[in-house]
Formats: sequence, structure tokens, C-alpha cells
Amino acid sequence: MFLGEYEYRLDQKGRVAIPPKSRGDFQDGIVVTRGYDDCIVAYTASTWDRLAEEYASLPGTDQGARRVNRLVFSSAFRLNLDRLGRVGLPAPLRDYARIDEEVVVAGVGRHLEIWSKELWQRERELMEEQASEIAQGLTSGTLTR
Amino acid sequence: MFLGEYEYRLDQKGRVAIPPKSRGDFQDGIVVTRGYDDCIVAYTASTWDRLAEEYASLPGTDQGARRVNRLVFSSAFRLNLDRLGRVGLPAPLRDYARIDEEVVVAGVGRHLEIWSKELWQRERELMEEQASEIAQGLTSGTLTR
DNA sequence: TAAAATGTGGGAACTAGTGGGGAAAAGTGG
DNA sequence: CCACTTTTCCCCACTAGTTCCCACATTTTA
Repeated sequence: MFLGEYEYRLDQKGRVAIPPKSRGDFQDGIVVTRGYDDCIVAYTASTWDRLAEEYASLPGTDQGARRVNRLVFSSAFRLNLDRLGRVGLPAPLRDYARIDEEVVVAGVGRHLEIWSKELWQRERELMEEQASEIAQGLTSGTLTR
Repeated sequence: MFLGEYEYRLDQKGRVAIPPKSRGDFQDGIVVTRGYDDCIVAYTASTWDRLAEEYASLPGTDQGARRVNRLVFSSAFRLNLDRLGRVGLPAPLRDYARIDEEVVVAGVGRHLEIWSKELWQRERELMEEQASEIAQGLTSGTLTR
């Protein structure tokens, strides 16, 4: 399980460090792709394989499904960590997530997310707002039992 | 079950002692994360695993649920006590709980809470004010059943 | 009162973060 | 098809931060 929040700095070659505790999970490869909210998402090889199967099983007759497939697969890059536990972020993803130099890597359960520090801080505020609302909704649910 | 209230002092490296009686509960690891009211919450490994499962079951398609996941998992750090029963508090959590040097560790049933001493004292006043009111409401409720 | 345990501080070894250089591969133009 | 240029990838070195371990002094307990 991926946890925690870590600040890193992109070097001049566009590489970012992966938190040491998580490096072992990416020994078989790391798949970076577009996340939903202007961030880059990183899956382990095995998690990606499972996701890819699900996406691939969508009906090819449906235009929406075709578009989803196009986006998902064309946005994904299968890479490897270098010996020092870094990964080079492809330019299209860097642009999408508006990453320049200061970066936050966050553990979100089954995947990592890579954010520009500025966007992360903005997102954190939104998270806190929504968390309190949603937490109230959950109060009557499973989480408090 | 965690009980009691203990004062400690953060050392220069950001480490805080865990009350001796509770140390055994964290042998398999300690998960520290953001609490709701400017404090740090510490769960045992097994308690955290149960919580994480429930959170992970939220739908990934809903933006609100994604934000909650982001907040919950990125705020949590899985650590270990050192041989002397201390744990190093990650900087993001220290900042959030405004912890500098004087710290209160409080047992709150299933989890521990780590407070800056100043905030704890303020919170204690609020607790005492509200406790009598709230207790009355609860008297006819679950607590007495 | 004595012994054990605990809180606090410091030191050393190690790990991790960052930057640079060289080789291989790919792309481009002749 | 070949040669040159550019980019990408891999490896290494240096520095800084972190973690682990130990020692001391104070407190608690028997």
C-alpha cells in the first residue's frame, strides 16, 4: 500500500525520485499515465496489467469506449527505475501535470500520484474542504462502526 | 485500549516517545496520520489495515471520493518504533499539528493522539465545556446501553 | 533505599537526493 | 544507405539528511 507525501525536485533531465520505501514495488516496471485531476499516476506493473485488461474488455463498438481506450493507452508509458530509484517523466505527461521543478509524490493506496507542488497545495485545500463534508456523510456509515 | 495522558518533549530530530504501556501494541508498526482537529493520530498496524480497506472501497470514478482517498492515504505514514520506543514524526504532520517541542500523547480508545501542548490545553478547555452537554445527550443513547 | 526502567541527548554509519559525464540509440538530412 | 546530430539512458560521484545505536541522568517501582 502506498502512503505518505514526499517532496522532490525534478533534475534538468526530467527525472524524479520515487520514495525509497516504494521502490521495491516497481522492480518489474513502472507505468506512468495521466491521472484525473492534473496529476501523473504511477502504477506497478501488475496493477497496470489488471487495469489494462479491464479497459481492453470495453466494447469496441462504442465510441465512448474507443475514446477512453485511446486516452488511457496512449497516455501510458511503461518505464523502469534507474539504479538510484528515479524515473524519467515523459514530456507529454510533464506538460499535462504542469510540472516544472518542485514536485510532490503522494501515496494513494494502490498507486502513486506525482504533482507539481503548486497544484498539490491547491488540491490539498480542496481535499480538506471535501473531506469534512464527506466525513459527515460517512459518520452514519461503515467507517465509524 | 489506549488510555491516559502523557507529556513528552520532541528531541531535535523530531522524535517523540510512545507511552511504555502502549509500545507492545505497535510492534508490527505504527501508522501516524492527520487527525481531525489539528492533532496527529496513531493507529496500530492492524487497526490501520482495517480502516484502509474501507477507504479503498470508495469508488475511483467520483471526484469527491478520489479527494478523500488522496487525503487519507497521503497523510498516513507507516513507521516503526526504535528500540527505545520512540517514533520520528514526519515533517508534514508536525507542521499540520503545529508541534514544536512540548507534546501531549493521549490515549483515545482505539488510537493515540499526539498534540502540541498548547493546542491540547486549549482543546481540554473545549472538551470540558462541551463534555457535560454532550454527555447528557448521550446518556439516553448508546453509551449507557 | 536500591534497582530497574524511562526520558533525553548525541554520535556515527548508512542511506538517499542531486548533479554531471559518457555511451548507446534514435532521428534527420545528405 | 551512410554519416552526423541530438536525445535518451545508464552509471558514477558528491553532499546532505536520516536512521540506528549507545550513553547518561532522572524518575519510578519494588
